[in-house]
Amino acid sequence: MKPPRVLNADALVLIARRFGVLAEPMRLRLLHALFGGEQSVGELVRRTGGTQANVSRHLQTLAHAHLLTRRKDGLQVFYAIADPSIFQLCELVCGSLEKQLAKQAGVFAR
Amino acid sequence: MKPPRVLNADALVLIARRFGVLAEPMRLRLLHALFGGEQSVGELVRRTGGTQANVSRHLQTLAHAHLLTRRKDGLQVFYAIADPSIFQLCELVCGSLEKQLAKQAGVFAR
DNA sequence: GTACTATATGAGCATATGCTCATATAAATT
DNA sequence: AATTTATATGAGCATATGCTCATATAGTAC
Repeated sequence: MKPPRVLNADALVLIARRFGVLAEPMRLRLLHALFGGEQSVGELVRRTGGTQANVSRHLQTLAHAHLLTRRKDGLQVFYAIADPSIFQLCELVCGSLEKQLAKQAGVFAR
Repeated sequence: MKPPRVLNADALVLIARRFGVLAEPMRLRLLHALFGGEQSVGELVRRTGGTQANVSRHLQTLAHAHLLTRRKDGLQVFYAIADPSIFQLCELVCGSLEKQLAKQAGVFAR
């Protein structure tokens, strides 16, 4: 259907970086926690069980990659998902992994 | 539409690993080179301009993640894309990055 | 068996990444 | 202004990752 994309070296570096941002469990945890909507850093610390410093760093990483937006209100900072393609991305990868694991499980099934 | 997935810690680690596999330009290069179909290691070395050792290692990483299949024929080994969700994944990320860059470019547009 | 070809892998180095502790900054409260 | 609260950040350590060189392995041809 669609013509396959032609990707130059620079594009591949950008794409790799984007995947790299998503390649940390804690960052996925944070994204997951934000699926329901905007949250403050403090709330995210509580939900994820991470340290304040670590959560703050990972949130910055996500924000710098433009995956999250940052909004300051008084003492608190609120982060929210900026790029809705994250949801589809998660669906796609989860689905693929599920299939893969199901297939592997099938090896032992009979 | 769809109920949001609930993800436990183990699932997040698996998902993060999958993203990690995709987080290297050379591996994306290899996947991209395989978009047209099965290729031998030697051909991939030529196409990507990488060293034989490095290409071989990255192909293994991709194969261990079940993103590529491996087929040996005589002296040569042929790799091919095993998981077609890779195509959609690439589309999704490329699309998202394009939008993002277009928006950033727009800052200077007028 | 010997020589040759294609691919894989061990070892070592360099760099990147994540985590923690302590401290800095910024805003609100008194 | 001093204190308290919420978030960010510098420094340092530990681990992971990628790359290269040299060598191992496996298959083919002679």
